[in-house]
Amino acid sequence: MALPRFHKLSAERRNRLIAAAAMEFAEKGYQGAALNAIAESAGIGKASFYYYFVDKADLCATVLDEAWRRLRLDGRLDLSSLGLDDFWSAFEGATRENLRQCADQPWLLAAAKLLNKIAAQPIGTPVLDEYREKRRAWEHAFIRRGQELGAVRSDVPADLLVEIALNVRQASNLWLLDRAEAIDVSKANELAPHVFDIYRSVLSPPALSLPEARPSAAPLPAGRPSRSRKSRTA
Amino acid sequence: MALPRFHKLSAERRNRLIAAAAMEFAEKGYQGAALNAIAESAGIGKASFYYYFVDKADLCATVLDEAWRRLRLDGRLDLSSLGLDDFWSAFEGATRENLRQCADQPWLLAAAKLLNKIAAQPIGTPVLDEYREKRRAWEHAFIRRGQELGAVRSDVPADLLVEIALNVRQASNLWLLDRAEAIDVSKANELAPHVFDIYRSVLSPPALSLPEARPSAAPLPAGRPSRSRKSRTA
Amino acid sequence: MALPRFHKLSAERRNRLIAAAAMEFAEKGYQGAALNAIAESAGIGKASFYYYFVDKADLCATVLDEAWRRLRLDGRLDLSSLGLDDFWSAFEGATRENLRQCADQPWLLAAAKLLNKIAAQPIGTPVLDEYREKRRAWEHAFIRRGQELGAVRSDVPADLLVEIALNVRQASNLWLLDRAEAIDVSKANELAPHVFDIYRSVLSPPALSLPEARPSAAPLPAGRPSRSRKSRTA
Amino acid sequence: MALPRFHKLSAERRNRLIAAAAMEFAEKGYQGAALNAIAESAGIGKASFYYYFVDKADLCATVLDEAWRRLRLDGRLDLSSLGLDDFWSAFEGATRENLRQCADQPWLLAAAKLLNKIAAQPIGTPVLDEYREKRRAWEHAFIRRGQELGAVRSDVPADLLVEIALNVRQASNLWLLDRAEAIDVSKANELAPHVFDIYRSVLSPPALSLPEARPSAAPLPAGRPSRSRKSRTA
DNA sequence: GATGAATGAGCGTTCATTCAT
DNA sequence: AATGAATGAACGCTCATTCAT
Repeated sequence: MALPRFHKLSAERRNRLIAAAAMEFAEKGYQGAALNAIAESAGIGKASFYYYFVDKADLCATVLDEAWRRLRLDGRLDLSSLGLDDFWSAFEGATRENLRQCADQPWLLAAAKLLNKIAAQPIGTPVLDEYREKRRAWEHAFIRRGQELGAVRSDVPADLLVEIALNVRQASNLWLLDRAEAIDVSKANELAPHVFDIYRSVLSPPALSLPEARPSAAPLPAGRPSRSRKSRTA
Repeated sequence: MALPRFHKLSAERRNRLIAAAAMEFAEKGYQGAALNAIAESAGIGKASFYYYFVDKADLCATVLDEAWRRLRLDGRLDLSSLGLDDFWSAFEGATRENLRQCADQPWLLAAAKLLNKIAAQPIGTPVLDEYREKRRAWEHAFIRRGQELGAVRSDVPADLLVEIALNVRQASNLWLLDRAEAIDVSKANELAPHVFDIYRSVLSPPALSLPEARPSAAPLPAGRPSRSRKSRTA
Repeated sequence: MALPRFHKLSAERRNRLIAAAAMEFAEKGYQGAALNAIAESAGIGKASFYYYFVDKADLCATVLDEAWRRLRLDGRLDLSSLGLDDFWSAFEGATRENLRQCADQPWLLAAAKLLNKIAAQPIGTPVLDEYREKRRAWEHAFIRRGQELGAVRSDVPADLLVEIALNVRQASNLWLLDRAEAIDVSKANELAPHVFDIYRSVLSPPALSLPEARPSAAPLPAGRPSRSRKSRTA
Repeated sequence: MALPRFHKLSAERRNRLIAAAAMEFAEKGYQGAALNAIAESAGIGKASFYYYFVDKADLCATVLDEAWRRLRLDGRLDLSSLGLDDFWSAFEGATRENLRQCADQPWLLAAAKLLNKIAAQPIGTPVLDEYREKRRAWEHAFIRRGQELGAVRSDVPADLLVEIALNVRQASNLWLLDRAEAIDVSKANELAPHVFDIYRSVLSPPALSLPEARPSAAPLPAGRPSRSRKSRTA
């Protein structure tokens, strides 16, 4: 949200502020983050927050909004125009683009982390839970579309896939980004396709429809042996 | 850790305390949890914490320790005796057992959540980060063993798989447990194999070894067609 | 209200606290009073308020409650048993008693001021406005009773009389008490009857019923003529 | 006081400012009033206060000054030319005139309230306490004159009468004005004489000079016996 | 052995005030 | 001439921690 004044700030100052906030919120969580710390690391007075934002939640929401706009999943990927053939590659393309951005702008990485953190669990503050819903809604739409196309498994509720997908993306993206600093970039690029493959593995349909899911006692039939065969021939 | 005094407590009192702490920490996070609230819901005086524990972190560590011992993955699963045939089924068995326990003891569910939450991100308090390491080390060992047996993909660093595995387990277990209350148990049992299958999908080797990972420009070869065949025959 | 803990405090400490609060609230008003200042002058830590009271309003309400109980108008004066003959003298007796108390306990004077200040204008905090209502209700009942007995004028709404009565009492009592310190006590005692007379004058029925109150243009027809005449001749 | 710049302002702007300030100060008290709120409702920038006024106190003083000049008691009523016959009617005339003005200009009503509020109790800021003195000095002069003419009781110190008079005026005027909105004007006009009568009652000499004020123990000797007797027989 | 009492440090928030323009 | 921008100081309040008993 942010008061109109905020948008009149010099880019430099505005960015320092958003960056500091994104970092602190991502690291400590919404409740744990201290305006004091943000103010200090942004080089502004603590009271100035209230010149630019309504309150702590509004500051956080502004960071989330910035993240949402920069990563703008909905802009990058037109779900309705996707086919089975390009479903995964389109996804990969969009993700790559975002990873690239995050690699350049540490604050955006933090903001993206924050967005996922917020999506993981409600805060209780309406303006923040709104972003939670937004994030989850997007993932949900993506998965529904995948299911329509047959690119995503339908044997479990979409809900569950959303939950898992959010977590896997978060985990793999963070891992990739954290390593991108440590190892050289070409190595990271080499790994990227494998990472995407993992994400796809989670969501892709199982080879065989699993047996009629007999009550819990019986162990699962040994590990996916026939799975891929069938799914291939199908 | 907990001061020696704590272990001389009556089982009932000790359990009430651990349970209350587990719940609060899991729900609000380490920083967000209020000793006040724990004391109240445990029915003890707030100052008593400092009779039994060194400080807040020590209380939290004690909860983690309890979770660790109850879920004792290392006890339940002897990695070194596992073969390719029973790798996944043993895993499923161990997980089922833990899910069962969590379903019966809400505090244990909370403690397990807490353990994963802590594993996800360092707190900065040495005694807590210790448990983070412990949890990750176990997952790491499990994955290494799977890779040795060929049950787990080796095309990406184990590190990454650890990261992802932790998240997927957390997400899927929570989802299952949360639903187990809402939907009837038989439905949950029916879904369980599918959920395990997802976890296995993440870790299982890809059908074809992905190409030698040429730099990022090239799109990934279309979605996992032959994947499972290979992994089966292997 | 005050948490139960407060009543277990040593009398000395409890009194210091109430006294400090009464003084600050009376002097600066509810909003203007600073817990900081009260804490300092009571010689306790600022945070201790929240060990004894729910919040600032609760502290203030506790002061009001103490004042209400000490001055306990309702206890001192049984309105229903009053007759025309003893209406004013009973009132005077009760007031004298309260003045005596206030003269001995400066904090009670402050608390009484506070009670009247609160009665003068709503604060918006339910727990405080309750005392406002209580105070006004008492004055209202007193005046209604006086009207029933013919001791109080009925030519204007009781509402107005309540408003005025509250102010006159406040003003005259404060004046008396403030002077009681400066001038010697015997002088104050000498003045007291005159002061009561004023209060009675305000409320007593006019000598002659005022004319049928012709619309505003006409100047008042020398209301209560016999009165001033007398005073002139005297 | 106000810096010279203030008087060069357009009347419209100046009035809006004074009105907004009067309203806020009267409603919330000096300390409770927020410059922010005044600026907003006056439609000026907050910093502009410091262009026109020295500080918050100076703004408030300027409002008081305006009230003083508009209600200009000293202008309206030439005390020295008053006789016993026209003392009260002149007072009533002046008051009526002021009530009329206040009824038309809500800000003036607010400013008048503020003036009385300030008079009731020192603020600690010299420039404001000055107006307190001014207001009290006027009331004092009015009462002294009344006493000289025999229109005002002399059995108690003028000080006390000042105190009471200020409060009664405030209470009755506010009551009248507040009702003037709610009830129809003709009703308010009908009540006005009665209200004036009350004010006069407070100040008028008692019917009989009270006995030589024997020390406090003895109950008052049914002061002003002829009065209540009358009212009883009537 | 266990805790009621008490608090210092730090939180989010407000507000009168300054200053560059 | 007038104000948008910015803030230090102080607010009410919370909480992990200490200590006497």
